[in-house]
Amino acid sequence: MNAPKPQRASRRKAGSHTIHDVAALAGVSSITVSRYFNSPDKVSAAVRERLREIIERIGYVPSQVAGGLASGRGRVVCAVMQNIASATFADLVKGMTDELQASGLQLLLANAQYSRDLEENAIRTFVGWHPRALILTRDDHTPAAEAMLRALDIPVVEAWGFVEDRPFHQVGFPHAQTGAELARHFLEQGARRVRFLLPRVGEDFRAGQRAHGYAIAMTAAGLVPDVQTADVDDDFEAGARTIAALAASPREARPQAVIFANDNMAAGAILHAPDCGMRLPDDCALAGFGDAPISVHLKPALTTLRPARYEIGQMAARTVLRMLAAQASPESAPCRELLPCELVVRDSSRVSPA
Amino acid sequence: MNAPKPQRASRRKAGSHTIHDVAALAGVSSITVSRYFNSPDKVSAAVRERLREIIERIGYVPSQVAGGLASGRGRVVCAVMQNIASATFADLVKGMTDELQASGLQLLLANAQYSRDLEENAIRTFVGWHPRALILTRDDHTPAAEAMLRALDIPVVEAWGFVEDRPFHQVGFPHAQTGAELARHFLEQGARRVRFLLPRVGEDFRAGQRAHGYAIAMTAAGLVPDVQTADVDDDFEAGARTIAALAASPREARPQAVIFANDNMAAGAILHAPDCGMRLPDDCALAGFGDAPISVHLKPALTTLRPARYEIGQMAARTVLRMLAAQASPESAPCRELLPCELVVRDSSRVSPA
DNA sequence: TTGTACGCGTTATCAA
DNA sequence: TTGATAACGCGTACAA
Repeated sequence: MNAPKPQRASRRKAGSHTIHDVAALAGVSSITVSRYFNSPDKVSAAVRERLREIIERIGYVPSQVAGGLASGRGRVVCAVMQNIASATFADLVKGMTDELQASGLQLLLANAQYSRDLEENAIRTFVGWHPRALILTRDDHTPAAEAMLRALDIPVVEAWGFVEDRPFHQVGFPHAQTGAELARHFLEQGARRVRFLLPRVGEDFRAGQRAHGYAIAMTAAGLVPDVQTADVDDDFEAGARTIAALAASPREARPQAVIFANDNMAAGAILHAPDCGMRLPDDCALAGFGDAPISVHLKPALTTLRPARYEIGQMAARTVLRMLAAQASPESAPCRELLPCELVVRDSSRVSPA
Repeated sequence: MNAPKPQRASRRKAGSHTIHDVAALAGVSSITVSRYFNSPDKVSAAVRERLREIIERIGYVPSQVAGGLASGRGRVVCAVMQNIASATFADLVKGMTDELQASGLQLLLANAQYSRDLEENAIRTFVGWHPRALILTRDDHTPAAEAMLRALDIPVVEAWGFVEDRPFHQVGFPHAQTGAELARHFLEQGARRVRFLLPRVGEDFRAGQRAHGYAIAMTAAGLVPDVQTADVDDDFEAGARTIAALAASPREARPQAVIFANDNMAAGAILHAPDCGMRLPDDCALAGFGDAPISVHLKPALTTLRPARYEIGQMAARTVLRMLAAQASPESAPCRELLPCELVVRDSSRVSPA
C-alpha cells in the first residue's frame, strides 16, 4: 500500500565514480572504503588488497569537496600575496607549496597587488572556502579584514614582515631594521652623506619601511636623512639616471654612498656608471636589497641584503602545520619566527676616504 | 507516542553561519537565500533588501564547499606549473589569476618541477577537486596522466608550448621554431660558426627544443650544429666561463655567434667579457632567450626572444572561460591560440665581417 | 573489524 | 515569487 514516491532524477555525473561504486564492487559498505583512505590500519589486509585493486582499476579518486563538507575540515590553506609575479612572492609561494604538499594540503592563492582593499576582498572570498589556515603578507589590514580574521578561529600567519603586538603568528624579519643596518654599514666606514633612493612606484610599502629605518639610523648618528624618490617607473632606468646625476655634481656635494631600495635600481646604476665616467665604488659606494641572482656578477659586485624568501614561505607553512597538529587554541600566544635577512658585503659598498 | 529518536549531536561549527541562519533571521526559507546569491532577479526587491542587511550584519559568506558539492560544479580551475618560482611561470600564474578572478573562479596550483611523474601526481590530486577545467604546461604526459585527462570530460589547456595533433587546447608558441629564428638571424648576417649553449641543469626541456630548432636551421644551411652544454649549474657563471673560453681560443676557431639558452647565461657572458678582453659584439655576437628586464640595460644590450608570458596565462584562462560558457562538447575541435614570441634585436647580436 | 544512520551546507526539482 | 523535499559524496557517532 505504499504510495509510490515520486522518483527524483539522480544528479550524479556520468563517468565519475563514488565511494559507493567502489564499495559495491568490493562487496563491502562504503564506510569501509572511507576507512581505506583515512585509517587503512582499521581495514583488514584482505579487504584492503581487494579495494586497492578495484580503486586502481576504475581510477577512483575521493572527492575533496564531499570529504571537506562532511568532515568540516577541508584540506585547504589560503594565502594572499602582494605581487604573485615578483621573485619575492614567487619564492614565498614555492616555500609554502613545497611544505604543504607533503601534508596533502592545497594552497589557494590570491593576489592583492599591495592593495589593502584587494586583500580584504581576497580574505572574504577565502572565508567561503573554510580553509584550515590563512597566510597573509602584510599586517596592516582594513578594519573589516581585521575583524574577519579575529572571528575566524583558525591559525592566521602574517609572513614576510615581523612586528610586535599582533594577535597573529609572525614569520619574517623587521624591514625597518634592515634599512638601519645598511645605513650603519656606511656610517661605520666614515660616510656622512648617505642617500636612500625609493622607486617611483610606491606600492611596495616595505621599501618605505626600510627607508624609515635608514632615516632613524641617520638621525641617531646626528646626520640628516636624505630620502629621494626616483622619477621614472623602470627600476634599472631610475638607477641609471641616479648615477648620471651624481656624475654631474661636484664630488664634495654628492653623497658618498647610495642605498637603493632594490637590486634592480642598483644594477641600473652599476651598469650605467662607465658611460658617465663614474668609477665604482671609488666615486660612490652602493648597496641594494634582495640579493638578486645577478648582484654577485655585477662589476663591482653588489652589496645587498639577502632575505630568506623561500625559508619564510616554508616556515609560514610549517607554523600552520604545527598549529593544526597542536590543536592549539587561538587564545595561546602567537608564534614568532624571526628569519634571517643577511647583509651580504661585496665590493660595491666600500667607502673611499674623503 | 513518538519513540524519542536518539538525539544526534550537531556537528556544526560554532561561529560560522549557514544559509539557514540567514533564512531564519529574515523569515524566509533557505532556498530564497540561495537565490539571493545565484539569481537575485528571482527574489523580490523587499526580501532582497532584508537579506542584504542581515548578511552584511552577521558577515555571512556562502560555503564554496557545500555549494560545489550540491551543484556538481565547483568554482575551481587547476593548473600544473613546472617551476612556480621562475619568472616564466610566475608571469603565467599572474595572467591566469587576473583573468579568472573576475569570474569568481579559484585557481589551484601545483608545482611539477619539470617532472612528468610529479605532473601525474598533481593531476591525480586535482581530479579529487572536481575542477571545472585543467591547465597544463607541457604536452608529453605519462600514459596514466594522458588517460586521466582524456577521461575527464572538462576543458584541458596545454599552455606555453604549441604543438600539432593534440586533443587538448593549445595556447603558446612553438619553441623549436624560435630556436631556428635565432639561428637564421645570425646566418643571414653571414655567420657560419654559430653555437648553441644549453644550461647544465637540463630540466627545462623547452631549451632543448629551441636547441633542436637551431640544429635544424643550421643543417638546412649546410652547416654543422654546435650544441654545447654548460659545465656549471649557475647560469651567470656558465656564461662567464663560456666567454672566457672563447677569449682563450684563436679568432678563426671560435664561433662568430653564440645563442644562449636563456638571458641569464648571456648576461653572465656580457658582464664578464671586459675581464677577458673580449669586445662585444665585435669579438663575438650573442643572443639569449626570455627578455629578462636587465637584458636591455646590458652593454651591449642583449638581443633576445620575448615570449608573451603574461598573455599566455591570460589567454589560457580565457580559453577556459570560453569553453565553459559555450558548454562546448569535448568532441569539438580544440582551440589553437598562437601567441607571439618576438625577436628583439639589440646590439649584442651584430655579426662582424669575417 | 565492519556496518547503520544521519548530518555537513548547499542546490535541483517540483509544486504552489 | 516562494517553498518543501531530496540529493550531492563523504565522514562521524554509535552499534554490532
